[in-house]
Amino acid sequence: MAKAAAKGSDTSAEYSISQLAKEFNITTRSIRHYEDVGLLSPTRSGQTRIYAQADRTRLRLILRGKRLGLSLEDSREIIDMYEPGKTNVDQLKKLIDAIQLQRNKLNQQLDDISKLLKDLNQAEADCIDALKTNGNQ
Amino acid sequence: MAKAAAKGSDTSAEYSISQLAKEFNITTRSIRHYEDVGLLSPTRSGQTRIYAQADRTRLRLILRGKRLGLSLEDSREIIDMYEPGKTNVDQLKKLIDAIQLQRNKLNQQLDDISKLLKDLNQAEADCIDALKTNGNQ
DNA sequence: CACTAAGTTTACGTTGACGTAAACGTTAGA
DNA sequence: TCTAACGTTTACGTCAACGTAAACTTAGTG
Repeated sequence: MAKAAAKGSDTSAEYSISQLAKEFNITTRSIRHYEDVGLLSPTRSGQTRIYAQADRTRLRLILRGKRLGLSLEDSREIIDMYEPGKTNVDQLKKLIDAIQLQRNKLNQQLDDISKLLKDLNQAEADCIDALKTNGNQ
Repeated sequence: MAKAAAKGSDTSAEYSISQLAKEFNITTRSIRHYEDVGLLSPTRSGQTRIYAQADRTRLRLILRGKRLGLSLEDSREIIDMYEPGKTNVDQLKKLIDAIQLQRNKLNQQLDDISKLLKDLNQAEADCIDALKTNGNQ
């Protein structure tokens, strides 16, 4: 009854490492690795790691980054953009530049994807065509 | 005058390895590596590699794939989709399935990118806000 | 002809992102 | 009580995608 982990959309929910692993379909090893490289820093209950909503969110962002082909280091930089503890004006300006850089990369990716999709459509059309021809023989 | 490499959009143009390296801003080592793993197979003049337009195109596709986070193996599969020497009906159907799979992945990426762009916009707005606040102090 | 620039092969080294095993502690239930 | 399920650390292994160095062969030039 004195269960720490709440259910639903409680912002104070807590998660074990294997819960997160199951939810995101990755290994616990990966999660610990993300911690090793500074992407996660869960609290502890004794030795045991305890993950909060914020950690879960960061994990989602990490995996999104992976799908986009980002390195963990890249993801770390981007995620850091979300919580700029940067009081310094210079740092803020640098951050804005970095954001613009990322935007450029993403736009390049959008372009790449649209071209690839076009190519795939063409390839598929060729296939279907070949199927028809073959089918009639 | 008896130059083999033509200029302009001649489809019979030829390229040296270092020409391609410069053009795509990669190392010759990478180009040779792509050959090692079966992504390129230039003709030879003696020992020296000679690249044709087709090789150049494949290289462009490889690099596009890299920008999208694909492995060289993934790229090889996709590039192979473009020239289906597959007379077999079964293979054609498999190919269409593979194309659909790729399309799904790309759509996932599109979704990821749009979310990331949104996040970046928000982050930038926060930055600009912080700048204003800081600037007035 | 010596020298430089570009090409070649062979092969070991490196980096990122984990996999995999070993050896161990804690807790809930039959 | 014991064992099964989860957690932990430490540490070596692996795979992809090259980097880097060595040792060598042409091809053109002052």
